[in-house]
Amino acid sequence: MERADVLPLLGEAFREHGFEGASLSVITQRTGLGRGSLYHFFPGGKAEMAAAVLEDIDAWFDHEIFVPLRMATDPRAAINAMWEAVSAYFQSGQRICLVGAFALSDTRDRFASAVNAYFARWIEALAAALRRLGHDAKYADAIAEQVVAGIQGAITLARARPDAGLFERVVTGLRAMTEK
Amino acid sequence: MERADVLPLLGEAFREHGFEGASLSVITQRTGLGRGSLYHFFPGGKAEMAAAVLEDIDAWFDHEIFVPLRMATDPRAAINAMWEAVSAYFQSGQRICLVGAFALSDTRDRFASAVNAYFARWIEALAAALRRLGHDAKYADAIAEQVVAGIQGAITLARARPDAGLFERVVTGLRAMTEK
DNA sequence: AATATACTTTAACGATTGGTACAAAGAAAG
DNA sequence: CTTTCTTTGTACCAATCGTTAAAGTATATT
Repeated sequence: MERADVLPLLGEAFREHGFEGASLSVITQRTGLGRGSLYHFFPGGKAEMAAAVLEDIDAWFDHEIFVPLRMATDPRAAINAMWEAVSAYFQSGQRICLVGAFALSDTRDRFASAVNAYFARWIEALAAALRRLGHDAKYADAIAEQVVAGIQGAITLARARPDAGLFERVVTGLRAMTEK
Repeated sequence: MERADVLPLLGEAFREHGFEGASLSVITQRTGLGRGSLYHFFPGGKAEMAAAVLEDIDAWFDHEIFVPLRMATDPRAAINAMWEAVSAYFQSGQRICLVGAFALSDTRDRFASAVNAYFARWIEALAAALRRLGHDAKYADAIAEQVVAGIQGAITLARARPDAGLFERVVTGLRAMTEK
């Protein structure tokens, strides 16, 4: 088991229990690794584990969503791909956004720059795609912010209410804003 | 110091540290009450404190926002009042929504019905006002869901990014959806 | 076969957790 | 002043927290 293989498991542990709630007992159980192994891979303890997970998530979004939004020759296709990825990644609201959850918790300060960078890059990448779709810069910025916020809200609401269709309904509404 | 006076202080403690993170040390310090007093008022411990806070929040929203939305003779005025209240209550995104934060954490299951009821009533009340504004029922339901989700997302994003104007920008966009 | 390095196991550390017991103190009523 | 009930301060509990250290087992290199 390599360090990189542990990150997704760590991610799920933090998603389920939060940073404080994910005790070493939970983490060892969830990853199958003993305390010794964990501290071998992450000498900095829980803080380093969470930082590594955030980095891993960031890299995934960058590669799968942000770069395509900024670079793709077809911005419309990139935006469609984003919506597919969002539904798949967050499992229609069943799976929370760890970065968003950290933003709401008091762990926010500890990972402030990573949390900010994640959302900043998402909004900027989406705005770039919207501009290339023909929207003027000001409108593109506003819509991008609105949409990224809306996704976070959809996750919150989907977790709050036992309504299987809620997430996709809200996302569909947001998606309409990114079409032209 | 009466039990009712402690609830807002408890609320802030939970907002700042979350349910798990708000240790009794934090709570005693934040409320100025010793363990003895706290367990006198809330024999059920932290769980009862959090439940009481949720009930308190729910009552406030019901009285200040939900009932006006459902009952007011002038739905437009009630909706405007809602937006004023939202900005003031969440302090332009500086103050998080405890119910939303609980929804994202693993404490969700513990307070599932309270969390669900809060959002269900908000959406339903807003939809009722929108219907009385002349929107058809289906559209009103969709917009209400979209808007309540958007508010939660705006809070998340505002906490994630050091941008003082972000919350109000997103809220202004949402507000436009509730006008006709 | 000998050595170095990577990883795991296990046990323990001091600190802090949520919760309890109980007596002292305060307030209200007679 | 006495009695009764409510509110608080303090000491204490077992359990768990994140972290560390030591000893052990693999695996690879020479």
